[in-house]
Amino acid sequence: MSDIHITFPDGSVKKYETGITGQDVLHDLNGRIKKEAVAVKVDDKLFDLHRALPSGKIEFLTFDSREGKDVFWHSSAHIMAHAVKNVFPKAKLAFGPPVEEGFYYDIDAGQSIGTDDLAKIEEEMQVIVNANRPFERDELSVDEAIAIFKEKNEDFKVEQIERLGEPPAIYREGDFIDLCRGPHLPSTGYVKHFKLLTIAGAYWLGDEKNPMLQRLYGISFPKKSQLDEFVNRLEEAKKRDHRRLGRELDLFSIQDDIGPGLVLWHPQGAFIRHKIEEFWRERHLKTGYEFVNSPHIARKSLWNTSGHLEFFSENMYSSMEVDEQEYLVKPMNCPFHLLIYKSRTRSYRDLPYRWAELGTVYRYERSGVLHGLMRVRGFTQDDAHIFCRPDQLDDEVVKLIDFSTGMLKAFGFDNIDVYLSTRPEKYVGSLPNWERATEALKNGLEEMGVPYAVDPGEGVFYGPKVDIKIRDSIGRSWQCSTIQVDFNEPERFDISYIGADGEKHQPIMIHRALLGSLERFFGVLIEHYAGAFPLWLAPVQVSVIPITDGQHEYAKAVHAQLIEADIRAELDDRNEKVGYKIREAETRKIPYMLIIGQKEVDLKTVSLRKRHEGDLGSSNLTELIALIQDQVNAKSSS
RNA sequence: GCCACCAUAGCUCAGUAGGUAGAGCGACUGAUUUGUAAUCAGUUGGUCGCGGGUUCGACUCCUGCUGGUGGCUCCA
Repeated sequence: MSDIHITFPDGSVKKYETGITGQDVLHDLNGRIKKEAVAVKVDDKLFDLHRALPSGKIEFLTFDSREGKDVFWHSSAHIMAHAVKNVFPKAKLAFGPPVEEGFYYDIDAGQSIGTDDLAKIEEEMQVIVNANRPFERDELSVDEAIAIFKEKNEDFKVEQIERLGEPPAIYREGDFIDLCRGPHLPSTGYVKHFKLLTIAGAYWLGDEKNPMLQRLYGISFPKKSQLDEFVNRLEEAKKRDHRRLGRELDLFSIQDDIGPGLVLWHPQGAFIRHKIEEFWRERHLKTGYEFVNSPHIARKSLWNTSGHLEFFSENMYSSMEVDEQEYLVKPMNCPFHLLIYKSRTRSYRDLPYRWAELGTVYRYERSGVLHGLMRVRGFTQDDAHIFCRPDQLDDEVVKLIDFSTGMLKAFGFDNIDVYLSTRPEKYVGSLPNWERATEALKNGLEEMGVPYAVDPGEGVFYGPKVDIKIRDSIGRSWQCSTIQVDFNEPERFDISYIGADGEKHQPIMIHRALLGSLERFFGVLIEHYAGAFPLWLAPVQVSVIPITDGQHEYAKAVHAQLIEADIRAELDDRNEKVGYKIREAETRKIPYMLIIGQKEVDLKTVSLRKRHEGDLGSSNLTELIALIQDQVNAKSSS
């Protein structure tokens, strides 16, 4: 038997006997790694710590790495499944993988598992963890494995083994056996701190036609502090929930009498929206766009021409009849912009056209998917369509990527994730066109040096797209910007321009939205800032707070001066104590408070207080006004 | 749409052997003239989401619907 040669990260090579395990190698090492290693990687292949290793480059995984977390959470899922089997012996297990944060297991318990059962399952898990039993790996033949799982009535596992068709690995932990590729933690005792989170429905193999299983979500950590931090973060996210802040700050509401997914913008919310729109218009004019407007409904025939009835009808509101003609509410703005293009002959000299519209569209969304402002049925897209010559496509894509990232940055979103979505199964248009369009997007991204990931098959039916997802301040990501190349609709509407050669040519169309929809963007913005909008967006920027009515006259003058300087100021001359008024201004997240007592009247100053920061001492009003104006103009994000 | 859960005053919530509801905050009124996150007192406020059923009697039990929450599937 030959020896095993292990290459360490520092480049040194050590010789071991055949059969050496990760655990054995660890034995010779020092430091934290000895305790914290959860699995081991040799030449990019993962192994349990107690499995015999081949020769190669070794790397020990800990919870700190992505792969380490996956191992940790995967084992946690096994423990949870084991616990579920103890509580519900008839339960059938489906899949139980780690996810980005935590793990889940899909289970058919034979009866419904309710939230009350989670505590019982957690107790069982604790018993399993305390027992600190090893996870043992075994490799079986297909027939052996099927026999084992058949005997345990694990139908889903049997189905899975049959689908795999190759000899599967299984893991044992006490009397619990699960089909699994691994690797796993050395023993159950590693999962020291855990919590079950929610129960949700999920289809077997993710297909709606299959039976629905119950998915149990959980999280676990090696250290208690990590679990505490996780729980804190959930609470923090709850506090930032735009639905809660929307009510507390009186920004918007969604009411039964109107219908699900239809938004009322209250004065303060509408104010912010107008500020966003104002900024949006300025930027578009500077970037070479023109504005257009279009109606909310159109004849059915238009939607036939555009292909929406064929490809998008399940998302459209049903038709209404007017003068014996059928009309449909628009789910998109593009057909209208195409008809504007078509309204006269276009020359190659005039291209590209960049036409933008804050167009309100309506889409039927299944009731279960609606979510506050993030997913609604009526929304306003910051839409635009660019009509260009084929030779202009690459350049336009580059400009768009620059434009959208710049726009998002202005609102404080620096962290973005970019995805290139390619041709879906259901599509229109020719393959070469799809390839060209995809190529153009790819080139644009690469030229701008934007890192991106490919989302295969996630494009729209009429073309590939680039999506930009923004991360809010607690790391959740939301899709806003989308840039979609469309070779299809120009063809359907038969639009053209006269080229230099005097012949007709077909322009290329790009659909794009930068903020996505104002509703979703506002929702993201609320959560991003936790309701404390930057000065330039804040509906009320300053609250002037006199301490007693002895200062009302001076406070009024201060207030008037602020208004004169175009600062959105409020005078709080109610008969309340300062503490009360300050508390209320803080809760309303007003950026600045000017406290005015007798001292300020005498010295002709104001006492400045900033939200979240507290008392900043006395200040000269003229200087303060200049400072505020500067901040507003700079659109600084604090 | 599907699975689980939820729906009591404007908001947050209490109210299980089934006997027609309660707190805090808010709002309103008054007193208080107050120095950096809640002054005090009083008043107001609910066909207990909607419809059916069981019962002498339903906020409470059953059932249908509507809406919401967390997921699945789908998406800006």
